[in-house]
Amino acid sequence: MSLKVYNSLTREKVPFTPINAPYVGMYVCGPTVSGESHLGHARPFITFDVVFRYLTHLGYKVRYVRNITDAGHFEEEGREAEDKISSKAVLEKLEPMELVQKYTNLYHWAMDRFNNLRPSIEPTATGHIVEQIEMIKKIITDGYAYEANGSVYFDVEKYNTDFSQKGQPYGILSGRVLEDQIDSTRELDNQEEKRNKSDFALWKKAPPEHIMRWQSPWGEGFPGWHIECSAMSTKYLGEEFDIHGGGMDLQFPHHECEIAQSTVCNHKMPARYWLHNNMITINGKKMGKSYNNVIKLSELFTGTHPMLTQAYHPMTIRFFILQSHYRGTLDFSNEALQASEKALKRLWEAYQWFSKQEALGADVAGNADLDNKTRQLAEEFDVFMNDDLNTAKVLANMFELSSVINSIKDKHIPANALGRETVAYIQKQMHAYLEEIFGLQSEQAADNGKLEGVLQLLIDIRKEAKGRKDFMTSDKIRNELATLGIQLKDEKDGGMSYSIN
RNA sequence: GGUCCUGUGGCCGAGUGGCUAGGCAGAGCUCUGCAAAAGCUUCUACAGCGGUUCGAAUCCGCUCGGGACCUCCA
Repeated sequence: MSLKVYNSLTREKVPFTPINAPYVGMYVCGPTVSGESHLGHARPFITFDVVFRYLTHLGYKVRYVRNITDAGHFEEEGREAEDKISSKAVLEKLEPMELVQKYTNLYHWAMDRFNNLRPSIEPTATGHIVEQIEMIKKIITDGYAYEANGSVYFDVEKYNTDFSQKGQPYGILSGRVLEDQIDSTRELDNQEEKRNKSDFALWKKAPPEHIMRWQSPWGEGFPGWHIECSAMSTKYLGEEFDIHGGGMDLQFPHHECEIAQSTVCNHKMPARYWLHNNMITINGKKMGKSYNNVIKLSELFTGTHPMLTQAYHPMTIRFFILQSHYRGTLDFSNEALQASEKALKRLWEAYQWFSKQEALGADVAGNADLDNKTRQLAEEFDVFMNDDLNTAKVLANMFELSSVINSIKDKHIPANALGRETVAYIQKQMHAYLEEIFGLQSEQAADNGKLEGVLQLLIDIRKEAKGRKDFMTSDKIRNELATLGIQLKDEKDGGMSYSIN
């Protein structure tokens, strides 16, 4: 049984075989730090965090590279081609690097709250100007790029002609045919500099007002839209690496251009497996800047958005994303998040109780059918994950296990129904998947232990009051705590537990 | 216009041709001093029309609807 992934390049599910096992190189397109991250951005970072964690779980030694685009890819709207970062810096009267730092910090903060592991390397575009210039020089030397007016463009036409013969036409990833693209009627800035409309910039001459600029053989300017990923992936993962990930909307043109650039320089396709996550939608429409329908992560965490009726914990959002398969669209709504919040709470409480049970299970399972069934549910975690990372199905199985766990807890199912080995196995699997692979964690992780002590004291007092049938006191404790957002629950066996909203 | 994806019950979402996905919400019951939680039971489905097949949500065709990319975009 081995991992299969859907490779966008071949459009089929294929077994994952690293070039040089046990080492795996994975590159994922990171954020442009010219603004705050929104929910849509969270999807790829959580998706590939789980990929990273799962590969690690399988025993691979993964180098996970995720870049930070801080060099300001320009917008070509209207007549002015501007550096997004520099233009905004003027508005906010900040140094460009100050702005970049601010949004990088915010991004890191959000990633930490999501419990995303830090990548092995997180290179910045501004830190790799030299590498990008070297790569551009190489592409020019090989005849696949030309200088025009201080800018450098990639000759897509020539590339397509030459590499089509090698079975690698331009558009191989996104299934586009270059000839069909030429009709594009869009007016682009400096279009006349290009030999063909489909050519893309490797280096852009910086206009005088442009703040972020670097010296190059072609004058002062800044790198083009796609070259940073080619330069940095080559530098840290080599000419050919295992996995390249990112959102589906990057497939064209970004990843297509990366392939062209890298293939010219390194004479081989950069990545073997291309994984693309689908979009998060709102009312069926993609969440994105262009649609003006974004919900920023800070708004989600605080509930300060007109669409939201409450704040949502980062783990709720993580869970929400994992409840769907990464290649399908995921429709967002306040209602859907509320459902996820409740579901996660239920699952987590069952998990936490179950993982503390050390004496559970009999030498011989009292209920062989149930024992088999539950063991199978836990075994299937691996099967589902190996089938193109189907986190949704794993979670579905976990809910089925939760029913059994809760029944044992409430003594609707006898404690000896399952065998000791089965219990231990399910405990192990649930721990591995929930915490290590899915990266979920207790929402009360920040609790320093004092609260625990205080609550235990209140619980003891309440128990005593109940023993005296002093329900005035016992209800007061429960009700007052409830108004503070702490919920007490009486257990079957006279015990009490609490949960914090 | 070109390329591609998609249409599952009130909502979100899995679904490899034959087996109840799952979650949330709704209804009933059990438990409880009362709650809450939990458990059990239960109601809502596969856009429409044809076709292939012993059998289709799943394959094929058409119709209708939705979406993505083609331009910065996760």
